Amino acid sequence: MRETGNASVVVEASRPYHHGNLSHALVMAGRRILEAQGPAALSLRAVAREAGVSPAAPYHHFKDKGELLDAVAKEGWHALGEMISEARASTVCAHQTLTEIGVAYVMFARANPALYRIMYDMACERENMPMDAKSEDSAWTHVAEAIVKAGAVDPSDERDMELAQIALWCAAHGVAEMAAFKEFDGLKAALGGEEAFVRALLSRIGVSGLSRRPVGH
Amino acid sequence: MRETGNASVVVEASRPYHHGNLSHALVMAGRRILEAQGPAALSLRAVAREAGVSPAAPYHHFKDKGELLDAVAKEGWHALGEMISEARASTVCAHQTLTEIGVAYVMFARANPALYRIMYDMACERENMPMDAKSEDSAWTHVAEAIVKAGAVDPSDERDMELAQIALWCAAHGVAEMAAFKEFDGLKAALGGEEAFVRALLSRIGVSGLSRRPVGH
DNA sequence: ACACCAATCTGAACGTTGTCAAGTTCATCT
DNA sequence: AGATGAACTTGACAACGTTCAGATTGGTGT
Repeated sequence: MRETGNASVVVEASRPYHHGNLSHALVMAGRRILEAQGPAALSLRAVAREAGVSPAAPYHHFKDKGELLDAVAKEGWHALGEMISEARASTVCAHQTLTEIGVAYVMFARANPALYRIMYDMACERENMPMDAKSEDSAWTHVAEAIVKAGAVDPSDERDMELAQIALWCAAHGVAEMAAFKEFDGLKAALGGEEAFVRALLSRIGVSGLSRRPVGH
Repeated sequence: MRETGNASVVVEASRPYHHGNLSHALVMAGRRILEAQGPAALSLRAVAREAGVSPAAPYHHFKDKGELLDAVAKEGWHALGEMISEARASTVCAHQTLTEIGVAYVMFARANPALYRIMYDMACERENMPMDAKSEDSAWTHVAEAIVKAGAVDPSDERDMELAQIALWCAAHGVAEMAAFKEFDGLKAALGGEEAFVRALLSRIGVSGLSRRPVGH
């Protein structure tokens, strides 16, 4: 029956035969396929194949393909959250904090374009914000703090507060998709590389501009 | 000549029996499906079905599904271009021009979310800019003019010029996707409707902010 | 030790999709 | 008229998402 022999390298503790924790393996397989072969290749069957199970196996862990993608996306938001945490750690003022968070956000999207699309789609379907907005330590919360510290909004005006957060997300998303999908080779080279290009764009819109704008309508 | 009688209702000049000009009919069918049933329903076969032809018929007009989608997207950019022209017509200063173009861009995306995604994807695959950038009367050209008039860049600095244009596109795209796909019902209601929400976001980032920023790096 | 159960995985199937090769129908040119 | 070639249809193929009836397993109670 099951092919005990092979296993080119004993990768993962010899799989527990009912195959360990598939759901996690499937998410990882999905991310691998996304990076290696692009979004068009991300079929349920391909993920199952990559994980070494039958095409029907995933259905014991996810309701349908969409739910698997959501899991992949969630994993992506988690990874992005960590990148942002790192970037934020070394900043000294609110203005810099916003900039570095923005750069980290965009560079992540640039490094994982297909994954970022899935992540954004998931964030749109969900009611609340991405990056575990509820958590005390989430990137979303840190952005809110930095906005207040930068003096960009009146923290007691809840509506204005939310609007500012959304505006920043818009700016980051716009630059992220542009950097991720559109080739501006000439400009990028002229500006001295990918990150310089991203910084130039971000400096022109929201991320830094917001902290200089008046509070009123 | 063609005139072969029938035609339950004489809809479209009595189709020439080999079915008139399919390519155009297919593009329209595609747009109809997109609006009515969303992007998931937009299959080659569904488009052919909607146009009343066999699943293989489109291949005589488009190399593959992607090329059909590109045609739909192109049609979309054309339609958006006209909306922008209208919006621009009634503006009196450069600052207002940029704002109204931005609002038109975003409202179009909000009204046709699935179509807008296809349009953006096409613009990313293409080397040049959307909206017939080359044309003398394209929206892209008008944005460039308005940027210069607003004094946001030194028009002789070609690189800075391009960067400013791209930055504006980033801002518009970011707000467009947010308005198109994400539900912010509470905020929208509080601000007095869809368009007010969009204007509030745009006023916070690029579109108006750019004209007040210094030229230097 | 044994029997059982629920969770997990397989195999085969159904309907749908994108695509292609081969045929069919029609308008036009000579 | 007859032929040519474009526009369309038919029928097929592999791959996809999904379902379902079994097979297989690990854990639990006795």
